[in-house]
Amino acid sequence: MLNLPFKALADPTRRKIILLLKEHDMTAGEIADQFKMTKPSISHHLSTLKQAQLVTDERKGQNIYYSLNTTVFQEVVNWFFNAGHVNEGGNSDEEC
Amino acid sequence: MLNLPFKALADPTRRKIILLLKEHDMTAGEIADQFKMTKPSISHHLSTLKQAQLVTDERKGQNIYYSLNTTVFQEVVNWFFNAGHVNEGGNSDEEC
DNA sequence: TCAACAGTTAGATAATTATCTAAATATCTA
DNA sequence: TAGATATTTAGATAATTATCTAACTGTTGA
Repeated sequence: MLNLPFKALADPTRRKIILLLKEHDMTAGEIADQFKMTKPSISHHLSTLKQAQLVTDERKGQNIYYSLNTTVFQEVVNWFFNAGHVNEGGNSDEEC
Repeated sequence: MLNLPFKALADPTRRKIILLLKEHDMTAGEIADQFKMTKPSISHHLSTLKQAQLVTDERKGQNIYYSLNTTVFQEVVNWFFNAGHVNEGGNSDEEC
C-alpha cells in the first residue's frame, strides 16, 4: 500500500531529506546538519521514511548511513501514471 | 509551493477522489456516493483539494462540478523527476 | 413564494503529528 | 574499561487533522 509513502512525503523536511538522498547516501548526522531542527527530530523523520520504506539504513561503525529506496520511490511515481487507467489494458507501466 | 498538494495527497480518500476525477468531471454528490463517509466530510476533502489547487469547481445549476487541475497535478509529478538533479543541466523536463 | 434538493459552513471531539529535552544504546579508541 | 561520539528512544506538549451532527446557503420548479 502506498499510504505510508504518501504520508511520509507530506512533510517538507522529509521531502528535502529525499532530495538529499537522491544525490548520495548520507549519515544521520550529515542529514541533521542540513536542518535547523534537533537531531532527535530528524531521527524521527528518518524513522517515518524508513517505515514507509522510502529509505533504508545501514550501520557502518559509529555511523548509520541512509539511502533512498528507489523501488518504493518508483511505485509512488507510478501511482501518478497509473492513476485513472488501472486495470484497463495490458500492463503498460514500467518505464515511460 | 508544492506543500499543499503533497499534504492533500497524503489522505487516501483524497487520492481516490483524484483517481475518480481523472476519469471524468463529477458533481460533489456523485463523488460523495463513492464513499461511506458523510457529505460534509467529502465536502471538506474537496475543499482541501481545491485549496491545494489540485481540483477546480464550477457550479452548473444546482450541482457543483469538480475537475482535476492537471497543471498542478503535473507539477507534483515533476517534483519526482526533478528531485535530485535540479539546476544541473538544461531544462530536460516536460514529457519523458 | 415555498418546498425540495445539492452542497457548504460551523462547531465539537478524538486521533495523529511535529517538535522539544532528557535519557538510553551502540561503537570506537585510548 | 572509561570517555567520547553518533544516533535513537521516551515522554511531554502544542498544533493539525478527519470526522461527525446540526445548521445554513443557493438553485430549481410548482
